[in-house]
Amino acid sequence: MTALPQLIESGVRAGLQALYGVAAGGQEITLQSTRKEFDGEYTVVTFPLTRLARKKPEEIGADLGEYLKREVKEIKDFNVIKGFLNLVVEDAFYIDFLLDEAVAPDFGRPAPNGEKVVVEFASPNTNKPLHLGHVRNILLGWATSQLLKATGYDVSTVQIVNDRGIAICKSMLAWERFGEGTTPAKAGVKADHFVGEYYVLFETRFQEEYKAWQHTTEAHSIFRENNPKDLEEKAFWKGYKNTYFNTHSEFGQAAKEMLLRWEEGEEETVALWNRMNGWVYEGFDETYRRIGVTFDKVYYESQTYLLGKDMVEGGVDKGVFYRKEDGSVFVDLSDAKLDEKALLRGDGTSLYITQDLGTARLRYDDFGATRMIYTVGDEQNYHFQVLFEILKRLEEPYANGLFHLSYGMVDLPTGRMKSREGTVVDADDLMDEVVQEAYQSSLEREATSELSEEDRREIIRKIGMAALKFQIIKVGPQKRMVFDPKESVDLQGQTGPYVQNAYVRTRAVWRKAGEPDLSSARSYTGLEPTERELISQLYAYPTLLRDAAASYDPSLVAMYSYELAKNLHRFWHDVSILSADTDAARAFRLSLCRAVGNVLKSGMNILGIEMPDRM
RNA sequence: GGCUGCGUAGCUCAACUGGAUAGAGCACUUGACUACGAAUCAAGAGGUUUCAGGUUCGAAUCCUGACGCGGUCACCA
Repeated sequence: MTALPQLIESGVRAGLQALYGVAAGGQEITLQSTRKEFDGEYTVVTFPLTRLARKKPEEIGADLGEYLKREVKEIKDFNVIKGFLNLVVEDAFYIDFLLDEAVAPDFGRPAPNGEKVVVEFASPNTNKPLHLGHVRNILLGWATSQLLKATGYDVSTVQIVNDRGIAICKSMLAWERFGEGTTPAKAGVKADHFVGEYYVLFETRFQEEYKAWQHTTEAHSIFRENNPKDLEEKAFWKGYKNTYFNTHSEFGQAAKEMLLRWEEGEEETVALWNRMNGWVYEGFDETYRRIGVTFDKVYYESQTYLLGKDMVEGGVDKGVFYRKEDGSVFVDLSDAKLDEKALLRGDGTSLYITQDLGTARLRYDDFGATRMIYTVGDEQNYHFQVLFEILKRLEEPYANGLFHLSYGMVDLPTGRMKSREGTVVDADDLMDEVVQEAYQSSLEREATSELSEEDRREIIRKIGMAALKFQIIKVGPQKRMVFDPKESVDLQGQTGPYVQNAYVRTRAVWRKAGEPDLSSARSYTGLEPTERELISQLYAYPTLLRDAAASYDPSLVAMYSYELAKNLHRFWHDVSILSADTDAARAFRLSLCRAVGNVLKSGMNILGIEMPDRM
């Protein structure tokens, strides 16, 4: 079956030829879906055709409308408003489509295309628990991976954990000094939070040390002699913090020494490092489980940070990079407006970007993926432009399939999250809150009261998580967004539970219907407006998935699911299903409920949102 | 300052990539449950799309400039 848009487009082209004897290029024919306030499903804009046909837009619309109605059997009727030709699809076409295609459980999912994709997301540091920013990253990355999977790709999910560096040493040091051998289990604290507490403790003690030091005579003279901008004392010390950490601080000294011992592989330090990171992973795994995401492979920077050097050397040999006198290696990207960038230090050690070069190739070797998606915040836009440009110049086989899935920061109503001000919203707390909110809300309802406590809890969990996930994922990735955790998450209106509720309705009517005879569905005539709307939306689902995948934008799936749910609710309100006037209407509407339910479940599943059968 | 992204209803977000009278939700006002589930539906009010020019049949969208808010400009990660 040829798709409607193509059918109409070729019809328009044939019509222009037959009516005016002109040939249209691809540019002149613009087809869009008809706006709600007009009759029809598809609209041809006739303004661009005036130049070809040398007639008024209205006349072209009328001519083409007549032609299409006569020549294209899928077109039932038309109307012309100014330069817009609205086309109405034949009922029988839609009914056949519903019964032959849309009701299938796998509707909208193309066959596997064999192309391999790696999607990276989450990628946390190991010194602190996951927060709201990670939640957006994880939801976005996961949804994108599922979206690609749904459109036929062979997808693997990965994360790269930053398990090394000075940050984790701070937690280690604080635990060693103040922990008195306690463990997450003994303290009764979730393991990643436990480690995070020691990171905070380090910062607190360090600040105390810093404050005290500021009153020494040494500090006074530094303030006098190193303050060319004549800053206030407070501002000066704020800017001096890093220097203090590196030159005067006993805590800073100890942490740096610990990092050094770790790099040398000193046994005791490595053991402590393993132990604390192990706690963090234990906690992270629990959080990932709750969010509902899995990884096919986890990379650790401690194992990858030396990668990429050979690629740099290869690039030097190729003449893509150049070595300076001191031994450092640079790449000149100024012709791509990206300036010069260092790839190796003078002492031959690697940099952040060097490592990323290496891990890109490592992933290619591991998965054979020709596409790689990096879910990383937009503050790293420049970094990824540089990285991708370099990989292209190295002529890596996957270089044209790289995409930085860049997303904006999550702000609070009060502004951005600041760990110093304690406004960071913790991921686990957030999930607790939304589920609690859903629980409160369910107490006011009867629908699940006959279920067991366990089943109710499970439903409530799904509702709360749906609210949270939908709220975040419905916003386009690029956009910086505001999230208000105090109002927790809405359960009404444009929300996850709203979509779930539509699905629940389609299930409820089927539960009540038993095992109905659907054979008369095809003889149904006279589609109601809400029914047309639903079917034309179902018809657009495969295209929607393809477009969303092509632009790596799961928010399109969220918006689509919401619109579909909205029309289901309206349909539900406007027509009777089980007590319809005719058997045909009843059978048809049950089929429609089934198809809509399937698509809602399919779409929300892509977003990582589970659908309860009742709520 | 250079580069770069953004600016749409009181608030949170859309607008099929240049198309019709800029749409939803929240909040506010009003109506609909003895009917397949009211976590729902229907209606009202809310806009000079930051501003000023330009391009054309047609601009929130493209171009120029101004204003405002981010991000980024390490031999850090």
